[in-house]
Amino acid sequence: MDTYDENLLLRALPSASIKRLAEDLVIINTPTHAELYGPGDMVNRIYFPLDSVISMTAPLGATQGEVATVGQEGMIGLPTVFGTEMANMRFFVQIGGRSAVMTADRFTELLRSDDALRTVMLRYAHAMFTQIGQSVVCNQRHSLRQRCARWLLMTHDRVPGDQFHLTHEALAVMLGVRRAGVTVAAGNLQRAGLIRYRRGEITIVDREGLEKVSCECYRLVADVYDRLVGQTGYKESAA
Amino acid sequence: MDTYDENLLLRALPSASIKRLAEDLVIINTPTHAELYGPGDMVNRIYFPLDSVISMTAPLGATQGEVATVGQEGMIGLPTVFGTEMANMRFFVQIGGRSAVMTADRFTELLRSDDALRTVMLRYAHAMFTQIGQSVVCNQRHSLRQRCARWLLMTHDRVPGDQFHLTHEALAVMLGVRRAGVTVAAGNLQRAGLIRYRRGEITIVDREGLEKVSCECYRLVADVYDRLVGQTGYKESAA
DNA sequence: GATGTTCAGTACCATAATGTACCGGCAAGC
DNA sequence: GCTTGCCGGTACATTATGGTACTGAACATC
Repeated sequence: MDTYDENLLLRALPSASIKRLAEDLVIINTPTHAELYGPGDMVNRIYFPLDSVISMTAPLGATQGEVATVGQEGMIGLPTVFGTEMANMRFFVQIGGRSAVMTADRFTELLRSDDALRTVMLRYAHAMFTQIGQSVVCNQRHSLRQRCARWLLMTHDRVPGDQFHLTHEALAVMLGVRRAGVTVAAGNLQRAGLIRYRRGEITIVDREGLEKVSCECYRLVADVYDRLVGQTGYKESAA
Repeated sequence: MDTYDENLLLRALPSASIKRLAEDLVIINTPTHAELYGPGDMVNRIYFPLDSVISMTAPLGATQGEVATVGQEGMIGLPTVFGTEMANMRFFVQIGGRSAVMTADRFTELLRSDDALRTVMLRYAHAMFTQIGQSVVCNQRHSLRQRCARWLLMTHDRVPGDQFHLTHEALAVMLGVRRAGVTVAAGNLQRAGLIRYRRGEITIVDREGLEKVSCECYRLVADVYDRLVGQTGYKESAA
């Protein structure tokens, strides 16, 4: 069962629940750029990222704008938790990796019968809610430099190790700014010795320093996740 | 029972559910600027606005930034729906009016026993989710003029009549910009014959024109509410 | 080893919004 | 009727970011 422990939501479940889920969960590889579903699509699968990072974007004319990132701390498939079938947003793989997957139909059945599962998922919904809410004001008032630092921190939290693949171009799309703008902001962080960039590979060098130049939104949201997902009360007597 | 029909969520409930709720609901006056709860506060009451408008804001240093507005199409108390007790955001009355209120404890009991109530509330959560997600990208990419128009349209949808009380100052706080900026944007809309302003009293003159200068976000979110809240399938044989 | 592509770095001007300040009109209270 | 405070209108210099475009380095392919 330990395989699923990488995902914080699954880890928060009591062993009886995770045992039931495990019968239907399959671990698959979710490759970079794969689309899970888009607006209007039926949410037919539930994904629990293990070491992959998923971006959720909202339509914006012909383009997209990032609303939130999801990784090992969460899941993709909230519409199913809400009892609806259709996605209003687009979900795609930002950084490839493994995810535990099951069908939405089966998940719906389990939600109905498993109180603990429902509780954990709804607490997660509240955390996600807070994350997105904070992003509304963050995008509006914080500088590119601050938001850039925040995004890198959030992604760092969701991948194993200190290095991951991400071009300036991709980061620009996520932050909703020009590629050239990211080059300036990231170059700034690099000269300050906080990160290192090399042809699409970014390395987090000084995490604490990064947190200092990031806006308060990072810590605020991280703390909410700790409270709502990390301490669900369902995790059994861990050290 | 018809008193509660002003609120779309309550209206969407089957008569058995609304009858049970009605035993605990009380209609109160929620005066402008009253705070319902703030971050860290316990969510002890559930509010269904009838003709009032509530603002939900996230902390931003010493100040606040608006995340969403809630009116007759929704409710205040999603943390309770999510099974959590503490609010992560601040909720206060933007435009005073009446609201139907009940205790969170009683609401929790009803949620447990009433499937239809739970269904409607979760569908609402999804709609709210979409609204906030759209605002994330809206705040980032759309001009002050567009967002100003969007905000006025959303508020117009939530109040009776074409006129409501709102100073430039308050609107500036909501949009997260300077008061002077709102004066320019609103003056612009006024000269275009779309609205009329007079010492804190705003009148919507040309709703359709306003929708034209607003960003797509307005219609997109309005349609999601129609789909998720307006057509819950629980509304009985209305015309 | 030659070639094409991807990616980061940089520069330029245009523009939306900021910070700050001042002014004048309307309204309420004494 | 006068004062005081609130509210909207306007101005001006400053800054962050957008739009666009060009460059050279690193890498992949053949």
